[in-house]
Amino acid sequence: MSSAPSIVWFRQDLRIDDQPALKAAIQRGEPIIPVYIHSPEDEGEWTPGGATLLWLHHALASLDETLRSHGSRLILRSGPASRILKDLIKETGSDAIFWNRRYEPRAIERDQTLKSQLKEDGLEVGSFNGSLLIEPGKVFNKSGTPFKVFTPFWKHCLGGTFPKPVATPIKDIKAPSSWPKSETLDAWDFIPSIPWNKPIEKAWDMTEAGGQKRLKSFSRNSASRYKERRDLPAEDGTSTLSPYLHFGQISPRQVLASVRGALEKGDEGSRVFMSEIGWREFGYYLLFHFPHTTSDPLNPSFEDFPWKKNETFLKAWQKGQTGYPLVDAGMRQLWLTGWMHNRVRMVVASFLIKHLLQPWQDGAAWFWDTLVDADLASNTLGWQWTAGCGADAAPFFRIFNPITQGEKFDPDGNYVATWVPELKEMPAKYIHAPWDAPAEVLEEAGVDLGSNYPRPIVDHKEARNRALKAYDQIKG
DNA sequence: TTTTGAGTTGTTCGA
DNA sequence: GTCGAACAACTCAAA
Repeated sequence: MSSAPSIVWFRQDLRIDDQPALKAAIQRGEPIIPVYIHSPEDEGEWTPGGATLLWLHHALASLDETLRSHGSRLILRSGPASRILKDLIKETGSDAIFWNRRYEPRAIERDQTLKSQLKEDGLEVGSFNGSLLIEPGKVFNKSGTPFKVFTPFWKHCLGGTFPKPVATPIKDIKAPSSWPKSETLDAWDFIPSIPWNKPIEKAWDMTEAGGQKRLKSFSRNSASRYKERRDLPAEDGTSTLSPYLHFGQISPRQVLASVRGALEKGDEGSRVFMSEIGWREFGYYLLFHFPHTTSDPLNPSFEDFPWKKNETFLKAWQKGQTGYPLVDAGMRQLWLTGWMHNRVRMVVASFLIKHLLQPWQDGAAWFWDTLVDADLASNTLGWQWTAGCGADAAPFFRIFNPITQGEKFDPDGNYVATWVPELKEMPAKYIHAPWDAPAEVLEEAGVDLGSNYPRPIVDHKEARNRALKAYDQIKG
């Protein structure tokens, strides 16, 4: 009888509930060594950004604490995962390893190689689906090719069955007789030296329990009104579950389970919300089938799009200094909190791409570095959708009007007033287009355009025409 | 193979 | 200010 320990390799599944890899290890009955490996070198150009590292710090600290409350703990190591794991196996004499799958191109490649090597070395290796409702490799349209349009994809998925959460008998987790060495979170230095983390830490409870709490309150109080409220950035109408989903502190199976009752009663808000979960699935699905889309457009004709690279424009956008209040509000919310409301994400992305003619890849890179929910699949899909070069149903070049979007979805101007304090005294009527306000209104509000708030860096109408012309160049 | 219907989130214009 | 129609006009998915 073996008493060699099992390794549970945590990655983007930083939770103990609905944790198939942990469950498998517990069921095996041997002592368990939970490990997290920080291996940015394995991620290619998509090394974790600052906001991601900050969240990761807290997520790992909290997972360690949870494990400790069950007599276990989390071992931290850094370096290339294959070397670290082989070292750890040697040190501990482990003969089994379990993990939940990741679905990004590089991670798939690495995990496959690793799996066959470990098996060759005689280890028992188990990998599980802990982060998706559907396996990307199993869904195709009737011609046997991958779906490229969301609606038929999701309809197809809804026609099948979705998995339910698995119970993880965490109380039965066994500690090894001695623990291998662990690095420390403090030494990893994920907390920035310039304290921009404070407001982010205040805004979020970055623990598994925090995610569960949010899921519960959302499904109880907000899901039914999701359809109406999700587009209003000044309200708390979205789920804000994205970072928890990204780090696997909650799973989509748990999300589905929490709204299942409402769905069965035909609740429209919950149905629309689930289709957003469907978009997350679709993002992973597309990334699986079209791995090059992290950096290249899915629609190859966009390779020739006449971008006009301009560092000044990019900087103004990043800093929230474009002179378009809704755009600036969104970019500043992102910078200060690590998160931006979904409606505003579309507006700022469209603005960067279409009004400023900057490559969508530059926007994707900025989001990657600043978002606490930065997720390769969702980020890629979102930016390509906005650029119009990805899986996209629109047969035309969609250009959001930042002024009308503001008037429509932030009619009282509360969102802008919150994040662009220079404009907080502006009457709602003019807050989305302060340059249209009469001089006395500006003065009354303490706004001096070009001085304490920028004039628009491009004219909307001109920028729109310029973008349409650029689009004409790649057609046909 | 060809055809048909339809596609997350819009914008502008003119009555 | 508001509302409906026109515009955009390509590609996917399924019959």
